[in-house]
Amino acid sequence: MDEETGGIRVARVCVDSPLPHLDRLFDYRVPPELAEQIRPGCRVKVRFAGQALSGFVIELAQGTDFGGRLADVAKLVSPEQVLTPEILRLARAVADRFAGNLSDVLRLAVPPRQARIEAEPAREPAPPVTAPEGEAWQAYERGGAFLTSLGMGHNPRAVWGALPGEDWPRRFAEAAATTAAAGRGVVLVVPDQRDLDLLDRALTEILGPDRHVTLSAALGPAKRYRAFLAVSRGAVRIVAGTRAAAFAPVRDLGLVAMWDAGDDSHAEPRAPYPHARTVLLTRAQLTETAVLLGGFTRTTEDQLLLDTEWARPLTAPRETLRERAPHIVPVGDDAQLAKDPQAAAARLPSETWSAARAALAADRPVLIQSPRRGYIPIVSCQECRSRARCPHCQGPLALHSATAPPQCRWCGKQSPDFRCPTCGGTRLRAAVVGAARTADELGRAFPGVPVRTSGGDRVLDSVPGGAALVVATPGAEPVVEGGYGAVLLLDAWALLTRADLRAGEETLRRWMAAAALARPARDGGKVVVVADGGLAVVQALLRWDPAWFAARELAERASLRFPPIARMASLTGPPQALEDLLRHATLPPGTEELGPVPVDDRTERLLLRTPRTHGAELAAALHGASGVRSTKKTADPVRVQVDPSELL
DNA sequence: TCAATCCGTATC
DNA sequence: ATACGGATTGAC
Repeated sequence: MDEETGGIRVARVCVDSPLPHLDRLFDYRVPPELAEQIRPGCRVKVRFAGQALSGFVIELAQGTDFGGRLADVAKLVSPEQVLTPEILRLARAVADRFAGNLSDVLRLAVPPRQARIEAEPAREPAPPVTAPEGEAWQAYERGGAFLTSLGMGHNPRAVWGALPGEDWPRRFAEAAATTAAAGRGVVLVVPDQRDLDLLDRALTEILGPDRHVTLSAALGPAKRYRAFLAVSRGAVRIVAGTRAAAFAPVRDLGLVAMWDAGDDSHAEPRAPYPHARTVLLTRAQLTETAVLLGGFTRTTEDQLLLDTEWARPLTAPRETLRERAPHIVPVGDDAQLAKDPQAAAARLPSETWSAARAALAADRPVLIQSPRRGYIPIVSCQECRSRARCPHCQGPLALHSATAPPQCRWCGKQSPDFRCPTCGGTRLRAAVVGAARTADELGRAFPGVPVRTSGGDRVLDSVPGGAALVVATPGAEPVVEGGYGAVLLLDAWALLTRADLRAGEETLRRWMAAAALARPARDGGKVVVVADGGLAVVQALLRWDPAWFAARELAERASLRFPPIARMASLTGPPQALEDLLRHATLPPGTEELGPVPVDDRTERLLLRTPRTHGAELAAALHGASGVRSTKKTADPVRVQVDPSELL
């Protein structure tokens, strides 16, 4: 009967394939036995090119434009509508923006199904949320107005520069609660599990129990899918999570927020490499929501949003800052060390010792930020200073303790009898001092004071308030009730000499994140940064002025024509493949080619640059050309990354 | 002239 | 991965 009334029942399916030329919908006949249950957004299995593939039903229709014979939908995996229209639109926009496939983005957006979890009884709808006290937001200019606006269901957009010592998880929870009390949903994205745990705790305190879920890969597949279902079924409308949570299908979304957008963890490492920040901002545009981008520092991208007046700044007045900020002093390293033999021996200028001593005397913990992990991660020959290498594989030698023989970081073999191949020397010296060695030295200098280390695979979330030495690598600094008495920022050069466009921005981000954990100056809080006080990044730290630094960075990016002022794409692959891809691509007029530069002996990397206004065309051209190439199975693949966060 | 085979290409 | 169509080849 369907045949007479305009065609058969058809499901239009996005098939799960990474091939760019298959980035379109395919029609399948809906067999009568599935017709009752199949819905847009359901997962299905279909026979595609001879194999069973999974896919999402994008829409149901009567009839097809396809000339050939339709295959049946092989199986309805589940009647659960896990892909909502809003997330479909978002995923399509993200795919277009990053020159990728819809199916690749859907794989990031919708977590893998867990049949057992679907069968569980549905979660009770979350109890209503009452608007919280938002007093603390008054410390920021327009902060109170921002919260009021959220409470009225409007869509304010803000870049928030958090004060040192700020309890940002609580402020985020207040913004979430205010939005929820107005009847709208919330998505909060943080860089890692540690921050998520902090935010989770604050949300429970502010909202009450059962009002929100956390969503992160660290939960494991079952818990993650359970939380996802609670959201997609509409039982919960407040989500806090790591980068994939930017796609959480929250109903009636009213606010998207991100903490510390400068953290690399927000960049998705799988194709098409979307940045969670871009996902959230795209979503805010498509769905019309409020936006809150918060951090102790301001990213260059944030600065552009402010300059174009897309968002407004939430910044504290100078007098509030003076009340809350620690006393921050720079200590030039080399010259000082030369004058101070005792300090030179331990590699720490005397100011750092006195700051630590004062804090410990007041029974307060001292945070030492040291950017290199390990004990002595790099050693060199004492005589000729050449890097000490493994005699077996030429890998770099490192020391893991004061007593253990040097060990290769590549093959793990020990070299108890080091002999320099250049000069024959047998003695080693530390080329780079790691956090573990620093902890060792400080522990000896302050006997009886506990030394705690945080970094690598042993990260501490928090430490108790009493006298202690806390040695942490950047990003692993434990929080402490009341704040640290002193914060020592060591080895600035290791951060600043990164051959990275974002080295300055990244250094300031890491310093401020650590310095923000210190007590206010009037409460004795002191930060010592071992770096040349003349550097702009050090100036920005001393004055606690991330806005000034972000404006400088943006101006520099503009003069270099780098993102976010220009749109760039990085192409990585064998040289012929890169040429081939460019031959098939109609790039927007005025697109520049930079490079290529060799990556390894088979691979080169080429950068393309185009004005930001032509970004969409650049992505479309690259996706199109990748599609033309991928139809030929002989073609070597080229990795396409739009605005990759690690540029050179 | 036709069938067997090869190759490239689309994949519902 | 596999199935199909068009081109190519070789036998009659």
